[in-house]
Amino acid sequence: MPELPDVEIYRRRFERSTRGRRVEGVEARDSQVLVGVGGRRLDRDLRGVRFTGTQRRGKTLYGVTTDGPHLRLHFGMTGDLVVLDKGPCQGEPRHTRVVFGLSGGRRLLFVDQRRLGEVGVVQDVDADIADHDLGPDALDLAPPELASLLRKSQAGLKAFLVDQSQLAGLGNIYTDEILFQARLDPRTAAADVGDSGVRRLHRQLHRVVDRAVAAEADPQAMPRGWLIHRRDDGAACPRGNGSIRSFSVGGRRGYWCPGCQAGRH
DNA sequence: GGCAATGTTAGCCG
DNA sequence: TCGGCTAACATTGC
Repeated sequence: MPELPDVEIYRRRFERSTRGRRVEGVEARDSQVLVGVGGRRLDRDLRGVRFTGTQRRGKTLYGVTTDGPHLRLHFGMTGDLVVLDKGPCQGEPRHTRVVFGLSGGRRLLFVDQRRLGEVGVVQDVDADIADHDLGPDALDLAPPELASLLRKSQAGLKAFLVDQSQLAGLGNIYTDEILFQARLDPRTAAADVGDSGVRRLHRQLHRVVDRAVAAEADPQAMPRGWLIHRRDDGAACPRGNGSIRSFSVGGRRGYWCPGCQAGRH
């Protein structure tokens, strides 16, 4: 779930659900996901505050307060943000790790099956972004900046796109989709992507992310022609251009269509 | 039981 | 120094 589109959905959900409400208390059910704070301090730091907005950099979400500390959320592999209003049938889902109690009986839940997510508090959002060495948000990159980052890199294209210090937000699944839509070979060197390749990459990055957000990051609601429905070795290419193959990058499995993408840059 | 799964990061090697 | 690879983190489901 949590790549840039998912986190953007969470960001909007966070903003909508906290607007006009105060934090009445924070309950850490599982201190494993807490980073740099204990449960007591998390509660003490946030009790009584109103969030004035949100900020997202790549896959990291911040709940911003007037004078800090600000809430920092990272969703790992299985993190989710759930809003529960008071009323019947409002039981907490399994794997609820942290509960933010809001005024009016609303609860905001950090749910994370695998517990690789992180909940913490930071004094300064920009300093935190620097600490984590996050590059510009993937959606904030104009084509010339993208071109310049690509040219400076010595990495392969797929490795470049998932590197959060180059551009923040893309992960395994959406980089595969963007490369497929842009008809770029994931094996080419980032620096070898030509002008037309950069333009296609930029356009498809935005198109894929925008449509994924519009689909509420639910793959079922994404276009039929997308690779996301064919992440299987030997699956048929959605364009009828042969079969999908997998490859390995940085310990994960990537998928591509040699018929559409091989040799293209 | 084995394996893989949307992320991050430390350690190793070339 | 950089990039690529592996393992580890923790949990679940096929």
